[in-house]
Amino acid sequence: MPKEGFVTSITRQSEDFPGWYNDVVLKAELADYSAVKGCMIIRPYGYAIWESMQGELDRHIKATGHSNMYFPLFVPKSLLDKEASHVEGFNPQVAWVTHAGGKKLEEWLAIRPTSEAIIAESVKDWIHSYRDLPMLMNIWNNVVRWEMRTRLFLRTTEFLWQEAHTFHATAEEAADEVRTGLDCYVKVAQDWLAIPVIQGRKTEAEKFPGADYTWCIEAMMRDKKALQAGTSHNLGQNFARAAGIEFLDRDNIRKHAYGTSWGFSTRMVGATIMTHGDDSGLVMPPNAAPVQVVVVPIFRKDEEKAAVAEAIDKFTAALASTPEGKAVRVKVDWREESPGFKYNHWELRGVPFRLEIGPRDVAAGQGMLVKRVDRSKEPVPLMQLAAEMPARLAAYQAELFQRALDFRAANTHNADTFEQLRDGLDGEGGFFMAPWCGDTKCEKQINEEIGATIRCIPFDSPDEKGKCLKCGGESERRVLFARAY
RNA sequence: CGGGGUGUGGCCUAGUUGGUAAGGCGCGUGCUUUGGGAGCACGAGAUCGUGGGUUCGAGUCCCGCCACCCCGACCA
Repeated sequence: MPKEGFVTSITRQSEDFPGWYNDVVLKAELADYSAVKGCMIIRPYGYAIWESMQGELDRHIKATGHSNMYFPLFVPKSLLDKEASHVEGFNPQVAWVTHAGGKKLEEWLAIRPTSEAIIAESVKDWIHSYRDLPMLMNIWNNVVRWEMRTRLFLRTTEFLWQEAHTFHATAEEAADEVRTGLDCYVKVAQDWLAIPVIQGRKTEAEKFPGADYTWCIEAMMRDKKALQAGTSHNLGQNFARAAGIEFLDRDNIRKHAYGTSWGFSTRMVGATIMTHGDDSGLVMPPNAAPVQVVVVPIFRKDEEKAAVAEAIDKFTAALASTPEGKAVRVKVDWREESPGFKYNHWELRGVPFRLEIGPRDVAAGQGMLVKRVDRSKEPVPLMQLAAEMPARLAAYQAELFQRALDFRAANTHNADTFEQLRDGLDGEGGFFMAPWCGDTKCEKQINEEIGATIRCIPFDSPDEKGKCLKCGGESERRVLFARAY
């Protein structure tokens, strides 16, 4: 029997979820703390996961007509100050450069907390005519938002993300664009990361500072808390007015352009961990898994090693003989460690399938296939497996999504009274669909009293007359309450 | 910003009434091993978070500071 190894040194989810999360991030070598408070180092395996979702999102962004470009890290104070609600919303979180070149700066420079302000200032010189619109831009960069309390991937002072910024001739086009952005996020979250999301609109209190309205996707983590997984904002003409972005329309009238912006960050690495992971570590969705199949050779003597190597070579060659098979990310672990060590090593990293091949398997022309998500073991003839691998990965991906969907469904409830909401959150937890009058005062009171926020007003929430949890006023439909990250 | 906690090789920890730092993991080398975190041997690795104070002598006692973690508050 194995002694207590470091698998058991991962805090159990049921004991302490944040502790579990931290253990997994650090021990799976996704990230580490750095010399800078609140800032993290993303290590190769964590960065590979980010690159996977980044690549997929980038494909969607380009497919919908957006071009990548780059804007400066610094935003002059005067520019940030132009849009009133924007500056008010972000000021507490902005880091400023006040000195440079050994001198005090005449004008402070903000380290961008987001780029609306500097982009608006820049594009006003590029937009003159309705023919210049729409202008569809996307930027992959880092931003800095000073945080009191940080958590690896979920909330760090500096983080990586994508921010799309678009300008349009009409309000309708801008509204369509908000949908386009959100659709990109829904696809990446659900189809790539197997994270089911609820789409909806943020309340006035929760919307982006400077936006007319904000749409979002919200996901449920395995501790039943909510995580905002992406936001898409309709900026209306707010920034265009502040920066003076005007164009001559086809009716020969000067108009302010309509703007949108939408963002998706490294927080989604954390979402992936907390949606699928278990007490042995990560459980990666195959699409986003840096390694999809790990082969663990087992042998004692040199002859056995040679025979096992030959079988593995045949398997990988057979796999690579079709385009779909060639695309499978296989890793053969020849390190001089014991098989048991490797099992745990790759389970911690969430590799979907492990293929054990030892002398007994070679004799039978098979391999022992182990599924990470449920640890089920199945002997499979190697040539058959090579042919089936792409389909098995696809099935695994679908299974993870369904599992997450079932989990969310099992933990989503209606609450009709304040007491039901409170007791539900304090008890089993989860998502609660509850009537709300639409008043920010009620929303804030509920937040102060029980720590729950309105995550969104879901698009698929049906019309249903009710009485607001807090004030008893008229409610048109239920909204999503939860405790959130 | 409030409350709590922790700082000792890379990691986890021990360190007695104050006496000159110990163990485990990991790391390196060698041999034996390999179907769920292998064993033995040898070896490298620490100005004990930091600054002061008390003392013949401080990891240990006193004061200040810093950092990090947890829980709140706040937060895209």
